[in-house]
Amino acid sequence: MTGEIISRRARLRAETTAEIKAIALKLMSAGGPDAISLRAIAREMGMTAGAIYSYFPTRDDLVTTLIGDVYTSVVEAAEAARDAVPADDPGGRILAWAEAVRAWALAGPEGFRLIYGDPVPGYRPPADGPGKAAELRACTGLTGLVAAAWPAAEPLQRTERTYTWDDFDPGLVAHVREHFPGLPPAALALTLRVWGRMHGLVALEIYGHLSPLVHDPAAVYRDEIRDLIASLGL
Amino acid sequence: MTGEIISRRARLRAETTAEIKAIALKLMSAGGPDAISLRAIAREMGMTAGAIYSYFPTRDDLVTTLIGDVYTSVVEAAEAARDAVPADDPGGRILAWAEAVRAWALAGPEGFRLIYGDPVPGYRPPADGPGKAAELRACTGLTGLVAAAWPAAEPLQRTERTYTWDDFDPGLVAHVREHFPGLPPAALALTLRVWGRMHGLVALEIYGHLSPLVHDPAAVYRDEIRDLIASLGL
DNA sequence: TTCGCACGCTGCACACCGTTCAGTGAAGGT
DNA sequence: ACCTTCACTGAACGGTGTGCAGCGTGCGAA
Repeated sequence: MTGEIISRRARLRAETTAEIKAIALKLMSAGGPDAISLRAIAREMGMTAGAIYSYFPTRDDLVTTLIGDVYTSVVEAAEAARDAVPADDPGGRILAWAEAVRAWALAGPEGFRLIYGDPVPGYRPPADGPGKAAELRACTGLTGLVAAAWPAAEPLQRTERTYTWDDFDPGLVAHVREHFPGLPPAALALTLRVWGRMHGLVALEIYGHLSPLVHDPAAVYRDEIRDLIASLGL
Repeated sequence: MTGEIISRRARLRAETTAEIKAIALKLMSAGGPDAISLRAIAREMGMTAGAIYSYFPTRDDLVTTLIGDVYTSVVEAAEAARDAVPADDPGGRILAWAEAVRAWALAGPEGFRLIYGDPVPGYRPPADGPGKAAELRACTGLTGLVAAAWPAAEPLQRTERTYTWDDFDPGLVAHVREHFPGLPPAALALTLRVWGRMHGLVALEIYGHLSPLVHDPAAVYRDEIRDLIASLGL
């Protein structure tokens, strides 16, 4: 009698997979992304290192899975912070998103390094997979913020280059055109710029370049985001 | 007779040190920052790994030295690009600086990762040293760009927080007040924001987050820098 | 010129790491 | 009851950074 209930084997397998990921995250938060060693995980679980290869074909695949999980969690946190601000305050929603991402990054720099840095020596993110999906979701969230500001922001855009949908990733374009019909390609370019602007100071701070120079990076960041909001005409 | 000429020992030592650094840079450009292994360097030089400990107390010290060298070289490249634009075109000088940094980063992403990312598992940049010196020089260069724009930019700044010199690193403050007397602390905060703004999109691109989404990151970056210049009132 | 010593270097050791693979034993389905 | 599947072990291979005893050469001083 199979099919109805999940087989015992499959359930145990799922539990073990979850335990591996949980321990990997614990080790990462304790010692940084490079503390994710198969041997350390196995040691913690009372297994040998080779056993993990029944669950992940290689360490990089484990890392890829972790990136997907972590990325999804931060996007959900940002979305929640955004939704806590009324929709008729697009500037406030942008600020909420930005502050949520920075707060998350500072609370656990390892996660930020995992997603936006070199998580592990020699690791290269795969073109697709859970990480890419989460990134698309993040972009969609940012596009929503830009879309709300677009009526005010459009007249202020004086780009020398005219963008077309062909300039962007088809998957992203499909997402955007479905969720925000009527939004022009130029707004997508603006979205990427907004992303970069939110990212820059946080990246510098997480990697230790900002804190030695200024005592209150939060204030600088807030000023920057306020300037960003103003530059959108809000 | 010592003192006049450098002793033979010291000269050989300097040559070997230079060779270690040169090979480390070569390996890095070939296989990324994590290819900087003492064993690989020694192999390339026909030595054993332990020998390098006569020149650098640990691998992290070698990396620190490399960071200093690479950081200095990119700052000099940016300064040269800036100086190729007449001083009465502050916006052009900002654009030149930004484009030079981006071009350098794309030409050798390993250098960018070395300075602004996790160069090596577990590496943490020391509080002082050649890297910090180069970073101060970079900040001074950026401050010069902001200082030139300050007359136009100051009226556009509406920060809610008022900055004082105490908010910043004393060394940086000393540098700035010596080179740009009369510049207020708020301009220093603006400098850091400009830094972050130049950094964000490049960091995303180098770590592979931007290129899959847009075919012409250069155009997006240029638009962003032009918007930055406009936000300074130029 | 000769002697002594400093120092660059070797070779080995240790403790880690990711990855592979033959073998084992228990659980599953038939 | 049988047989297959599969998670797991334990050993191995090649890689890494890092210490340390010892050796020989060449420098500098007597």
